[in-house]
Amino acid sequence: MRPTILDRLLAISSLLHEDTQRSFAGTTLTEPRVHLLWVLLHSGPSPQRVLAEALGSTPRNISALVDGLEATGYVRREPNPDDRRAVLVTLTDEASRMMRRMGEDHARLSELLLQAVDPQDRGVFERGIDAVLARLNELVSSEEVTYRDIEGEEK
Amino acid sequence: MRPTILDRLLAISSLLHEDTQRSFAGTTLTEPRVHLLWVLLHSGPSPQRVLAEALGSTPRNISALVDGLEATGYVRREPNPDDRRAVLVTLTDEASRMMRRMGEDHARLSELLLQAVDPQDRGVFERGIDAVLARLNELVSSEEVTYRDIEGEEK
DNA sequence: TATTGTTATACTCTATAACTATA
DNA sequence: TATAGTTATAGAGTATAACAATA
Repeated sequence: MRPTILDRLLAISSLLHEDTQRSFAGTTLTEPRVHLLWVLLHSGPSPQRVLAEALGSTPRNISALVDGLEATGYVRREPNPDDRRAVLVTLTDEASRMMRRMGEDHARLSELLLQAVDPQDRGVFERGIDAVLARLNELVSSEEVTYRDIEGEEK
Repeated sequence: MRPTILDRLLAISSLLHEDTQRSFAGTTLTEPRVHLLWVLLHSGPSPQRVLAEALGSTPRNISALVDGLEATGYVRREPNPDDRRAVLVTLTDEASRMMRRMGEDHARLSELLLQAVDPQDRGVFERGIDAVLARLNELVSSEEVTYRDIEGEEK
């Protein structure tokens, strides 16, 4: 039986995940940490509360991620002149350079993937992706959830 | 600036992940556990070593997942008549039923997503997805890795 | 001697709750 | 009184290494 569209999208997710795992092997970097660095690259120095919202995570969790990134020299916690309770998490110069390189690699990978699609098909293909993404956004934004009635009848 | 193809594929990954997270909230289920149950549904009772290969994980990790699933009644460890070192991890009847329901929900979600694409575009869209998936498979199968030169010059 | 799955140990991500310092 | 970020505590996933039982 042919895999469904969803199966294929999940296979793509899984391969992308595997690729980043392999890229980070042997380093102290992880996906959540790099996600945080990515946000910092684009938003500039930010209080942890803002990062928590950006990552869809809790303030406590951001503390842990920033601890790890600070210990390995990717970020610094600087005082926030506007609010002495808060802190401004700031990329170090080396981390900035690294994230810009990763951004270039990311763009290159995107190009490689798009080039696999027949040039004549690319417009339609991108429209399709956009449509699926928009639909998925609707579904997730609604109260609905895909898997119901799990754990027997108790949910 | 418009998001690239890769950005959109990653957004889809992230939303799919969010959807399952929400589905499993309040239960003892997690993505790795359900992945294991899914493999069992399709492969039948299996030794842990086989599950480790199927999940791309370590035997030790499978022990932990099976422990959790056994404690919550989703699987049993049964003796393997062919090899007394090994064990046959087996779905309980309730878990079987649940996984079949999840399979139906999964198929329904796939349908919903495909329906978001213009009927005239679906053929080309699926071809495009297949092409991207195939390319990504090549890239991940090769020794290449997307993000190079991370952690300064040390990698 | 090799393999299956375990115990031992460790690290990361994540969450909730209680607390401190500041607003 | 409310907010920012911490300490305290806990659970889940993952990994390596050493070990027991079996092949």
